[in-house]
Amino acid sequence: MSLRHAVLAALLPGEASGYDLAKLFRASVGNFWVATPQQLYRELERLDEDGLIAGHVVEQQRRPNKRVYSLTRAGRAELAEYTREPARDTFIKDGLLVKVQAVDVGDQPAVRQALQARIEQSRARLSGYEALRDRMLDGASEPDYLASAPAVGPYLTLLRGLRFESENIEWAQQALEVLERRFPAG
Amino acid sequence: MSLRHAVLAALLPGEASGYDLAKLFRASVGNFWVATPQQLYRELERLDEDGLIAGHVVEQQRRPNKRVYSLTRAGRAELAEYTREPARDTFIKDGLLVKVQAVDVGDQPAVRQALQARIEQSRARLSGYEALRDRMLDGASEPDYLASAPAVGPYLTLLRGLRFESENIEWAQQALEVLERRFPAG
DNA sequence: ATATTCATGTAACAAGTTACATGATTAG
DNA sequence: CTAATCATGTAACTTGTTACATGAATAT
Repeated sequence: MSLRHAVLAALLPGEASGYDLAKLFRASVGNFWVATPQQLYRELERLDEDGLIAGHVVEQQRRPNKRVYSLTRAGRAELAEYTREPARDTFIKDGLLVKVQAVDVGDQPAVRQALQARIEQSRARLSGYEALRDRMLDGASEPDYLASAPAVGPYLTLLRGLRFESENIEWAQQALEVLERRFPAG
Repeated sequence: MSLRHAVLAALLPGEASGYDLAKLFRASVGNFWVATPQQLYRELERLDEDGLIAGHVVEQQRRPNKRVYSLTRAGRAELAEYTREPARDTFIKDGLLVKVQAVDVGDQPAVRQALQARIEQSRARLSGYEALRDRMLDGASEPDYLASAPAVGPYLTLLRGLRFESENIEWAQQALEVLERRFPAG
Protein backbone atom coordinates (compact mmCIF):
# COMPACT_ATOMS: atom_id res chain seq x y z
CA MET A 1 0.00 0.00 0.00
CA SER A 2 1.37 3.38 -0.80
CA LEU A 3 -1.38 5.84 -0.32
CA ARG A 4 0.93 6.93 2.45
CA HIS A 5 3.69 7.71 -0.02
CA ALA A 6 1.35 9.47 -2.37
CA VAL A 7 0.28 11.70 0.54
CA LEU A 8 3.88 12.37 1.53
CA ALA A 9 4.71 13.22 -2.09
CA ALA A 10 1.72 15.54 -2.27
CA LEU A 11 3.02 17.38 0.80
CA LEU A 12 6.46 17.93 -0.75
CA PRO A 13 5.69 21.34 -2.26
CA GLY A 14 4.44 22.58 1.10
CA GLU A 15 2.09 22.12 4.04
CA ALA A 16 -1.58 21.39 3.54
CA SER A 17 -4.75 20.54 5.44
CA GLY A 18 -6.89 17.48 4.79
CA TYR A 19 -9.20 19.67 2.82
CA ASP A 20 -6.33 21.08 0.76
CA LEU A 21 -5.11 17.58 0.01
CA ALA A 22 -8.57 16.52 -1.07
CA LYS A 23 -8.44 19.33 -3.63
CA LEU A 24 -4.92 18.42 -4.71
CA PHE A 25 -5.95 14.81 -5.20
CA ARG A 26 -8.89 15.91 -7.29
CA ALA A 27 -6.62 18.16 -9.35
CA SER A 28 -3.00 17.35 -10.03
CA VAL A 29 -2.13 14.35 -7.86
CA GLY A 30 -5.29 12.58 -8.99
CA ASN A 31 -3.51 11.93 -12.26
CA PHE A 32 -1.45 9.24 -10.76
CA TRP A 33 -3.14 8.47 -7.49
CA VAL A 34 -6.84 8.59 -6.77
CA ALA A 35 -7.99 8.98 -3.17
CA THR A 36 -11.15 10.17 -1.47
CA PRO A 37 -11.20 12.74 1.35
CA GLN A 38 -12.06 9.96 3.81
CA GLN A 39 -8.98 8.01 2.86
CA LEU A 40 -6.89 11.15 3.23
CA TYR A 41 -8.16 12.07 6.67
CA ARG A 42 -7.52 8.54 7.87
CA GLU A 43 -4.06 8.43 6.36
CA LEU A 44 -3.11 11.81 7.81
CA GLU A 45 -3.94 10.51 11.29
CA ARG A 46 -1.69 7.52 10.78
CA LEU A 47 1.17 9.50 9.28
CA ASP A 48 0.94 11.89 12.23
CA GLU A 49 0.97 8.97 14.71
CA ASP A 50 3.99 7.55 12.94
CA GLY A 51 5.81 10.87 13.07
CA LEU A 52 6.13 11.20 9.30
CA ILE A 53 4.16 14.42 9.26
CA ALA A 54 3.53 17.06 11.90
CA GLY A 55 0.25 18.89 12.23
CA HIS A 56 -0.72 22.04 14.00
CA VAL A 57 -4.11 23.66 14.34
CA VAL A 58 -4.56 26.99 12.62
CA GLU A 59 -7.31 28.96 14.27
CA GLN A 60 -9.45 30.95 11.91
CA GLN A 61 -12.10 33.50 12.69
CA ARG A 62 -14.44 33.24 9.76
CA ARG A 63 -13.75 29.62 8.87
CA PRO A 64 -13.67 26.41 10.86
CA ASN A 65 -10.25 25.76 12.34
CA LYS A 66 -7.99 23.60 10.29
CA ARG A 67 -5.17 21.18 10.96
CA VAL A 68 -2.24 21.85 8.69
CA TYR A 69 0.40 19.17 8.12
CA SER A 70 3.94 19.27 6.86
CA LEU A 71 6.61 16.62 6.29
CA THR A 72 8.97 15.82 9.12
CA ARG A 73 12.55 14.77 8.56
CA ALA A 74 11.41 11.18 9.07
CA GLY A 75 8.70 11.70 6.46
CA ARG A 76 11.21 12.94 3.94
CA ALA A 77 13.44 9.95 4.68
CA GLU A 78 10.50 7.58 4.26
CA LEU A 79 9.78 9.09 0.84
CA ALA A 80 13.42 8.82 -0.18
CA GLU A 81 13.39 5.20 0.93
CA TYR A 82 10.26 4.62 -1.14
CA THR A 83 12.04 5.73 -4.32
CA ARG A 84 14.45 2.84 -3.74
CA GLU A 85 11.78 0.17 -3.25
CA PRO A 86 10.43 -1.91 -6.11
CA ALA A 87 7.02 -0.54 -7.07
CA ARG A 88 3.97 -2.43 -8.17
CA ASP A 89 2.65 -1.87 -11.65
CA THR A 90 0.30 0.77 -12.82
CA PHE A 91 -3.08 0.08 -11.44
CA ILE A 92 -5.90 1.23 -13.65
CA LYS A 93 -9.65 0.82 -13.57
CA ASP A 94 -11.65 2.55 -16.22
CA GLY A 95 -15.35 1.89 -16.45
CA LEU A 96 -15.56 3.70 -19.79
CA LEU A 97 -13.29 1.08 -21.33
CA VAL A 98 -15.50 -1.67 -19.94
CA LYS A 99 -18.44 0.01 -21.69
CA VAL A 100 -16.53 0.27 -24.93
CA GLN A 101 -15.50 -3.39 -24.71
CA ALA A 102 -19.20 -4.20 -24.34
CA VAL A 103 -20.44 -1.76 -27.00
CA ASP A 104 -21.47 -4.50 -29.41
CA VAL A 105 -24.05 -5.90 -26.98
CA GLY A 106 -24.70 -2.56 -25.28
CA ASP A 107 -26.54 0.66 -25.84
CA GLN A 108 -24.65 2.52 -28.59
CA PRO A 109 -26.02 6.00 -27.94
CA ALA A 110 -25.21 5.62 -24.25
CA VAL A 111 -21.64 4.55 -25.00
CA ARG A 112 -21.19 7.46 -27.39
CA GLN A 113 -22.47 9.84 -24.76
CA ALA A 114 -20.02 8.40 -22.29
CA LEU A 115 -17.18 8.88 -24.79
CA GLN A 116 -18.30 12.44 -25.40
CA ALA A 117 -18.42 13.08 -21.66
CA ARG A 118 -14.89 11.74 -21.33
CA ILE A 119 -13.71 14.09 -24.04
CA GLU A 120 -15.20 17.04 -22.22
CA GLN A 121 -13.84 15.98 -18.87
CA SER A 122 -10.38 15.49 -20.30
CA ARG A 123 -10.51 18.89 -21.97
CA ALA A 124 -11.41 20.49 -18.67
CA ARG A 125 -8.54 18.73 -16.91
CA LEU A 126 -6.16 19.70 -19.68
CA SER A 127 -7.06 23.35 -19.19
CA GLY A 128 -6.48 22.98 -15.49
CA TYR A 129 -3.06 21.44 -16.01
CA GLU A 130 -2.09 24.04 -18.56
CA ALA A 131 -3.00 26.77 -16.11
CA LEU A 132 -0.97 25.01 -13.42
CA ARG A 133 2.01 24.71 -15.75
CA ASP A 134 1.83 28.40 -16.61
CA ARG A 135 1.80 29.24 -12.92
CA MET A 136 4.80 26.99 -12.34
CA LEU A 137 6.79 28.37 -15.27
CA ASP A 138 5.85 31.92 -14.30
CA GLY A 139 7.04 33.29 -17.61
CA ALA A 140 10.21 31.22 -17.88
CA SER A 141 10.87 28.77 -20.72
CA GLU A 142 10.65 25.09 -19.86
CA PRO A 143 14.42 24.46 -20.08
CA ASP A 144 15.14 27.50 -17.89
CA TYR A 145 12.56 26.39 -15.38
CA LEU A 146 13.90 22.83 -15.28
CA ALA A 147 17.42 24.11 -14.74
CA SER A 148 16.60 26.56 -11.97
CA ALA A 149 13.48 25.36 -10.16
CA PRO A 150 13.93 23.98 -6.66
CA ALA A 151 12.20 20.74 -7.74
CA VAL A 152 11.41 19.02 -11.03
CA GLY A 153 9.29 16.09 -9.77
CA PRO A 154 5.97 17.95 -9.66
CA TYR A 155 6.61 19.33 -13.14
CA LEU A 156 7.33 15.88 -14.58
CA THR A 157 4.17 14.39 -13.10
CA LEU A 158 2.24 17.32 -14.48
CA LEU A 159 3.64 16.60 -17.94
CA ARG A 160 2.36 13.10 -17.59
CA GLY A 161 -1.10 14.41 -16.75
CA LEU A 162 -1.05 16.67 -19.80
CA ARG A 163 -0.06 13.80 -22.06
CA PHE A 164 -2.54 11.41 -20.49
CA GLU A 165 -5.50 13.71 -20.99
CA SER A 166 -4.55 14.61 -24.57
CA GLU A 167 -4.29 10.92 -25.26
CA ASN A 168 -7.71 10.29 -23.75
CA ILE A 169 -9.24 12.87 -26.04
CA GLU A 170 -7.63 11.50 -29.17
CA TRP A 171 -8.56 7.92 -28.44
CA ALA A 172 -12.14 8.80 -27.54
CA GLN A 173 -12.50 10.75 -30.79
CA GLN A 174 -11.15 7.82 -32.75
CA ALA A 175 -13.56 5.48 -30.98
CA LEU A 176 -16.47 7.79 -31.77
CA GLU A 177 -15.51 7.84 -35.44
CA VAL A 178 -15.35 4.05 -35.56
CA LEU A 179 -18.76 3.78 -33.90
CA GLU A 180 -20.27 6.33 -36.28
CA ARG A 181 -19.14 4.29 -39.25
CA ARG A 182 -20.23 1.05 -37.69
CA PHE A 183 -23.66 2.12 -36.47
CA PRO A 184 -24.57 5.07 -38.72
CA ALA A 185 -28.20 5.34 -37.56
CA GLY A 186 -28.17 5.19 -33.75
CA MET B 1 -18.14 -1.79 -7.99
CA SER B 2 -17.76 -3.10 -11.44
CA LEU B 3 -15.21 -5.83 -11.33
CA ARG B 4 -18.28 -7.86 -12.16
CA HIS B 5 -18.83 -5.91 -15.37
CA ALA B 6 -15.19 -6.11 -16.31
CA VAL B 7 -15.40 -9.89 -15.95
CA LEU B 8 -18.59 -10.05 -18.00
CA ALA B 9 -16.96 -7.89 -20.68
CA ALA B 10 -13.89 -10.12 -20.67
CA LEU B 11 -16.16 -13.12 -21.32
CA LEU B 12 -17.80 -11.46 -24.34
CA PRO B 13 -15.42 -12.91 -26.95
CA GLY B 14 -15.99 -16.41 -25.62
CA GLU B 15 -15.97 -18.78 -22.66
CA ALA B 16 -13.03 -18.94 -20.30
CA SER B 17 -11.86 -20.57 -17.08
CA GLY B 18 -10.67 -18.67 -14.02
CA TYR B 19 -7.16 -19.39 -15.10
CA ASP B 20 -7.83 -18.10 -18.63
CA LEU B 21 -9.31 -14.93 -17.19
CA ALA B 22 -6.29 -14.41 -14.99
CA LYS B 23 -4.18 -14.47 -18.15
CA LEU B 24 -6.56 -12.15 -19.98
CA PHE B 25 -6.46 -9.69 -17.11
CA ARG B 26 -2.69 -9.77 -17.16
CA ALA B 27 -2.66 -9.25 -20.92
CA SER B 28 -5.32 -7.25 -22.73
CA VAL B 29 -8.05 -6.52 -20.18
CA GLY B 30 -5.44 -5.41 -17.67
CA ASN B 31 -5.14 -2.23 -19.68
CA PHE B 32 -8.32 -0.90 -18.32
CA TRP B 33 -9.08 -3.12 -15.36
CA VAL B 34 -6.58 -4.71 -13.03
CA ALA B 35 -7.61 -7.77 -11.03
CA THR B 36 -5.79 -10.61 -9.31
CA PRO B 37 -6.65 -14.29 -9.81
CA GLN B 38 -8.12 -14.39 -6.30
CA GLN B 39 -10.52 -11.59 -7.10
CA LEU B 40 -11.49 -13.34 -10.29
CA TYR B 41 -12.21 -16.70 -8.69
CA ARG B 42 -14.34 -15.02 -6.06
CA GLU B 43 -16.21 -12.94 -8.60
CA LEU B 44 -16.83 -15.94 -10.86
CA GLU B 45 -18.52 -17.72 -7.95
CA ARG B 46 -20.79 -14.77 -7.36
CA LEU B 47 -21.63 -14.27 -11.02
CA ASP B 48 -22.49 -17.96 -11.24
CA GLU B 49 -24.71 -17.74 -8.14
CA ASP B 50 -26.44 -14.73 -9.64
CA GLY B 51 -27.03 -16.54 -12.91
CA LEU B 52 -25.06 -14.04 -15.01
CA ILE B 53 -22.62 -16.70 -16.15
CA ALA B 54 -22.91 -20.47 -16.46
CA GLY B 55 -20.04 -22.82 -15.74
CA HIS B 56 -19.44 -26.40 -16.62
CA VAL B 57 -16.55 -28.65 -15.71
CA VAL B 58 -14.33 -29.77 -18.54
CA GLU B 59 -12.56 -32.99 -17.65
CA GLN B 60 -9.01 -33.22 -18.87
CA GLN B 61 -6.69 -36.21 -18.83
CA ARG B 62 -3.27 -34.64 -18.58
CA ARG B 63 -4.28 -31.44 -16.87
CA PRO B 64 -6.36 -30.67 -13.79
CA ASN B 65 -10.06 -30.34 -14.61
CA LYS B 66 -11.24 -26.86 -15.24
CA ARG B 67 -14.47 -24.94 -14.84
CA VAL B 68 -15.31 -23.00 -17.96
CA TYR B 69 -17.75 -20.11 -17.82
CA SER B 70 -19.78 -18.32 -20.45
CA LEU B 71 -22.24 -15.45 -20.37
CA THR B 72 -25.91 -16.23 -19.90
CA ARG B 73 -28.67 -14.17 -21.46
CA ALA B 74 -29.04 -12.44 -18.08
CA GLY B 75 -25.31 -11.71 -18.07
CA ARG B 76 -25.48 -10.11 -21.46
CA ALA B 77 -28.47 -8.04 -20.34
CA GLU B 78 -26.58 -6.95 -17.21
CA LEU B 79 -23.67 -5.79 -19.38
CA ALA B 80 -26.00 -3.92 -21.72
CA GLU B 81 -27.59 -2.26 -18.70
CA TYR B 82 -24.14 -1.28 -17.45
CA THR B 83 -23.43 0.64 -20.66
CA ARG B 84 -26.40 2.85 -19.76
CA GLU B 85 -25.32 3.55 -16.18
CA PRO B 86 -23.22 6.55 -15.23
CA ALA B 87 -19.64 5.39 -14.68
CA ARG B 88 -17.14 6.59 -12.16
CA ASP B 89 -14.00 8.27 -13.37
CA THR B 90 -10.79 6.66 -14.37
CA PHE B 91 -9.16 5.23 -11.37
CA ILE B 92 -5.39 5.24 -11.55
CA LYS B 93 -2.64 4.43 -9.08
CA ASP B 94 0.88 4.57 -10.32
CA GLY B 95 3.72 4.17 -7.88
CA LEU B 96 6.26 5.21 -10.50
CA LEU B 97 4.67 8.64 -10.67
CA VAL B 98 4.85 8.92 -6.89
CA LYS B 99 8.58 8.22 -7.17
CA VAL B 100 8.99 10.81 -9.88
CA GLN B 101 7.07 13.37 -7.84
CA ALA B 102 9.52 12.66 -5.02
CA VAL B 103 12.64 12.53 -7.18
CA ASP B 104 14.09 15.75 -5.77
CA VAL B 105 14.33 14.31 -2.26
CA GLY B 106 14.80 10.73 -3.43
CA ASP B 107 17.40 8.46 -4.88
CA GLN B 108 18.00 9.65 -8.46
CA PRO B 109 19.64 6.49 -9.81
CA ALA B 110 16.81 4.39 -8.36
CA VAL B 111 14.17 6.61 -9.97
CA ARG B 112 15.97 6.43 -13.30
CA GLN B 113 16.12 2.68 -13.08
CA ALA B 114 12.41 2.60 -12.35
CA LEU B 115 11.76 4.78 -15.42
CA GLN B 116 13.94 2.51 -17.52
CA ALA B 117 12.08 -0.54 -16.21
CA ARG B 118 8.77 1.09 -17.13
CA ILE B 119 10.04 1.71 -20.65
CA GLU B 120 10.98 -1.93 -21.02
CA GLN B 121 7.72 -3.17 -19.57
CA SER B 122 5.72 -0.91 -21.83
CA ARG B 123 7.68 -2.06 -24.84
CA ALA B 124 6.95 -5.67 -23.99
CA ARG B 125 3.26 -4.92 -23.61
CA LEU B 126 3.22 -2.99 -26.86
CA SER B 127 4.65 -6.02 -28.68
CA GLY B 128 2.00 -8.19 -27.09
CA TYR B 129 -0.79 -5.85 -28.18
CA GLU B 130 0.61 -5.57 -31.67
CA ALA B 131 0.67 -9.35 -31.96
CA LEU B 132 -2.91 -9.47 -30.70
CA ARG B 133 -3.98 -6.85 -33.22
CA ASP B 134 -2.36 -8.77 -36.06
CA ARG B 135 -4.20 -11.90 -34.98
CA MET B 136 -7.48 -9.97 -34.87
CA LEU B 137 -6.98 -8.34 -38.25
CA ASP B 138 -5.83 -11.64 -39.75
CA GLY B 139 -4.48 -9.93 -42.87
CA ALA B 140 -7.37 -7.52 -43.34
CA SER B 141 -6.95 -3.73 -43.27
CA GLU B 142 -8.26 -1.93 -40.22
CA PRO B 143 -11.25 -0.33 -42.02
CA ASP B 144 -12.22 -3.69 -43.54
CA TYR B 145 -11.94 -5.39 -40.20
CA LEU B 146 -14.00 -2.71 -38.45
CA ALA B 147 -16.69 -2.99 -41.11
CA SER B 148 -16.97 -6.78 -41.11
CA ALA B 149 -15.89 -8.05 -37.68
CA PRO B 150 -18.61 -9.43 -35.42
CA ALA B 151 -17.53 -6.98 -32.69
CA VAL B 152 -15.52 -3.76 -32.51
CA GLY B 153 -15.38 -3.26 -28.74
CA PRO B 154 -12.37 -5.47 -28.07
CA TYR B 155 -10.50 -3.82 -30.93
CA LEU B 156 -11.18 -0.33 -29.60
CA THR B 157 -9.99 -1.21 -26.13
CA LEU B 158 -6.89 -2.74 -27.66
CA LEU B 159 -6.21 0.51 -29.51
CA ARG B 160 -6.37 2.27 -26.21
CA GLY B 161 -3.81 -0.13 -24.79
CA LEU B 162 -1.50 0.50 -27.71
CA ARG B 163 -1.76 4.25 -27.30
CA PHE B 164 -1.38 4.08 -23.55
CA GLU B 165 1.83 2.10 -23.69
CA SER B 166 3.36 4.23 -26.45
CA GLU B 167 2.55 7.24 -24.35
CA ASN B 168 4.18 5.69 -21.30
CA ILE B 169 7.37 5.13 -23.23
CA GLU B 170 7.53 8.66 -24.61
CA TRP B 171 6.86 10.27 -21.26
CA ALA B 172 9.38 8.11 -19.44
CA GLN B 173 12.02 8.95 -22.04
CA GLN B 174 11.29 12.64 -21.65
CA ALA B 175 11.52 12.32 -17.88
CA LEU B 176 14.87 10.53 -18.18
CA GLU B 177 16.23 13.31 -20.38
CA VAL B 178 15.13 15.94 -17.91
CA LEU B 179 16.77 14.07 -15.04
CA GLU B 180 19.99 13.60 -17.00
CA ARG B 181 20.23 17.33 -17.57
CA ARG B 182 19.31 18.13 -14.01
CA PHE B 183 21.58 15.63 -12.26
CA PRO B 184 24.37 14.98 -14.79
CA ALA B 185 26.61 12.99 -12.43
CA GLY B 186 24.42 10.39 -10.64
C1' DA C 1 17.02 -31.27 -12.05
C1' DT C 2 14.46 -26.96 -11.98
C1' DA C 3 11.27 -23.67 -13.25
C1' DT C 4 7.08 -22.64 -15.33
C1' DT C 5 2.45 -23.64 -16.60
C1' DC C 6 -1.89 -25.47 -15.64
C1' DA C 7 -5.76 -25.11 -12.25
C1' DT C 8 -8.17 -23.98 -8.11
C1' DG C 9 -9.01 -22.48 -3.88
C1' DT C 10 -9.14 -20.81 1.77
C1' DA C 11 -8.37 -17.58 5.46
C1' DA C 12 -6.72 -13.54 7.75
C1' DC C 13 -6.03 -9.08 7.32
C1' DA C 14 -5.75 -4.43 5.16
C1' DA C 15 -7.84 -0.97 2.46
C1' DG C 16 -11.46 1.38 0.10
C1' DT C 17 -16.39 2.94 -0.43
C1' DT C 18 -20.67 4.93 0.91
C1' DA C 19 -23.73 7.00 3.77
C1' DC C 20 -24.35 9.85 7.44
C1' DA C 21 -23.35 13.97 10.28
C1' DT C 22 -22.48 19.03 11.31
C1' DG C 23 -22.36 23.87 10.54
C1' DA C 24 -20.68 28.49 9.25
C1' DT C 25 -19.49 31.48 5.14
C1' DT C 26 -19.36 33.37 0.74
C1' DA C 27 -20.34 33.76 -4.12
C1' DG C 28 -23.82 34.14 -7.64
C1' DC D 1 -32.09 32.44 -1.53
C1' DT D 2 -29.38 28.64 -3.20
C1' DA D 3 -25.34 26.39 -4.18
C1' DA D 4 -20.75 25.87 -3.33
C1' DT D 5 -16.81 26.18 -0.29
C1' DC D 6 -14.51 25.48 3.92
C1' DA D 7 -13.43 21.83 7.31
C1' DT D 8 -13.58 17.48 9.64
C1' DG D 9 -14.99 13.34 10.95
C1' DT D 10 -17.67 8.29 12.34
C1' DA D 11 -19.59 3.81 11.26
C1' DA D 12 -21.05 0.06 8.47
C1' DC D 13 -20.06 -2.41 4.77
C1' DT D 14 -17.64 -4.06 0.60
C1' DT D 15 -13.29 -4.95 -1.70
C1' DG D 16 -8.71 -6.05 -2.33
C1' DT D 17 -4.24 -8.08 -0.79
C1' DT D 18 -1.20 -11.53 0.88
C1' DA D 19 0.11 -15.72 2.45
C1' DC D 20 -0.77 -20.32 2.40
C1' DA D 21 -2.03 -24.79 0.23
C1' DT D 22 -1.97 -28.61 -3.35
C1' DG D 23 -0.27 -31.27 -7.17
C1' DA D 24 0.56 -33.00 -11.88
C1' DA D 25 2.75 -31.94 -16.43
C1' DT D 26 5.80 -29.90 -19.47
C1' DA D 27 9.50 -27.13 -21.07
C1' DT D 28 14.51 -25.87 -20.53
